[in-house]
Amino acid sequence: MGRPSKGRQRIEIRRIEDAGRLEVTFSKRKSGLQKKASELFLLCGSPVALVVFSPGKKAFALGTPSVDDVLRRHAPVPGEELDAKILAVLQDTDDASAVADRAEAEAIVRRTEDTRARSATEKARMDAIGKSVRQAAAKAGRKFWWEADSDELGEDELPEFVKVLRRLRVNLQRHLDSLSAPARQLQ
Amino acid sequence: MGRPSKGRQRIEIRRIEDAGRLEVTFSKRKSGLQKKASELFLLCGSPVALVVFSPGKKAFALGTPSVDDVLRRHAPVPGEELDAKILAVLQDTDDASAVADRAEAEAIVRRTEDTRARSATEKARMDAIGKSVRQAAAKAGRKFWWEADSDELGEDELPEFVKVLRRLRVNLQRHLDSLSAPARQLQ
DNA sequence: CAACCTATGTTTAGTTT
DNA sequence: AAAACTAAACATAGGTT
Repeated sequence: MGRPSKGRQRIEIRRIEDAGRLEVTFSKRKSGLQKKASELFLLCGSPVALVVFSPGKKAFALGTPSVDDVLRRHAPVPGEELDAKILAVLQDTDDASAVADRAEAEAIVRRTEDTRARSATEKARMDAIGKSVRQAAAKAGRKFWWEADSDELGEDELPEFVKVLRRLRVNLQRHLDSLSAPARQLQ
Repeated sequence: MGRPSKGRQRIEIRRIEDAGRLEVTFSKRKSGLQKKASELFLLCGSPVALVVFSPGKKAFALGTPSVDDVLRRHAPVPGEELDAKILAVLQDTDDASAVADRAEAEAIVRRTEDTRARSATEKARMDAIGKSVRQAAAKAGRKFWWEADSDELGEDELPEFVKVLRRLRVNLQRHLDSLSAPARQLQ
């Protein structure tokens, strides 16, 4: 009899036709990507956000560090992004019939800016996002959401994930640097 | 004399303290991550969006496939997402003072839904996003935006990247599958 | 400082349980 | 169908140019 296995075989990096083999490969390599991303964060303190669409069309939101962990330490910052986003969306039109609506919406945004409501609104929004993230993480019983690997997270939440990461980036680095005990970073 | 090199050494996966070593490691491993992401796409047809924040606080937008390439083949789909997002944002508040504004905004959204403006608006928005992506890609002289590795892309555009990827996902898979010549996928 | 080098640690293709 | 296994392919730490 020959060797017990031929071991790893070289393959060409092009579309795998066989569905079964593709799924196995996807699963293995997605795991590998997760691990690499987590190592990059742990080694270099570099937050990583990662979104993969599987062959089965499902979305996987991966990334480090744990959003759950981050949300416990950082109070959400009252943001301009929310309003800016609405404005940007509305300004992207050149369709005449939308102009009136645009002006109306801008007025809303401006009025909202003048109240303290924005801060409260923002906090509520962050809480809502944090809640869904925590639920997914808890369900998976993990500390990192890249481990949660969440089918739990609807596609609607993917862009929110990125926004969370973006918003927290600056403070995150500062806080990580201020953690004098390196071991803390693992938890 | 001893060996010419000790070869790869095992390291613990925890924060690298030495700044120089950290930078080298970050650079090497970010490249590795890019390569893995691109291979996952080429092997499995799985679009990957990847955002990394470097130790130097810069943002890198990586991912496959080329948004530039994708935008050339796919007409933007008139979307529900845009309105849904606005609604979701506005509904996330429990602040009483914002309720009137919310109702007003919802009315705007509903009215807009009744016109054909939405489609035109959406196209304009996609064009705007596509333009900035193309500019970054052209400047880098590459076909893949994960190769462009773009400092060129402002932080404001990162969430847009993810939205683009999301929106194009369904059509992308269909188009990739319809490309009978495997070699095409590389270009 | 980036590119290259070597040797070894790590990932994974194919197989088996 | 998921997990374990094997060995070859691949990635990369530390060093050199």
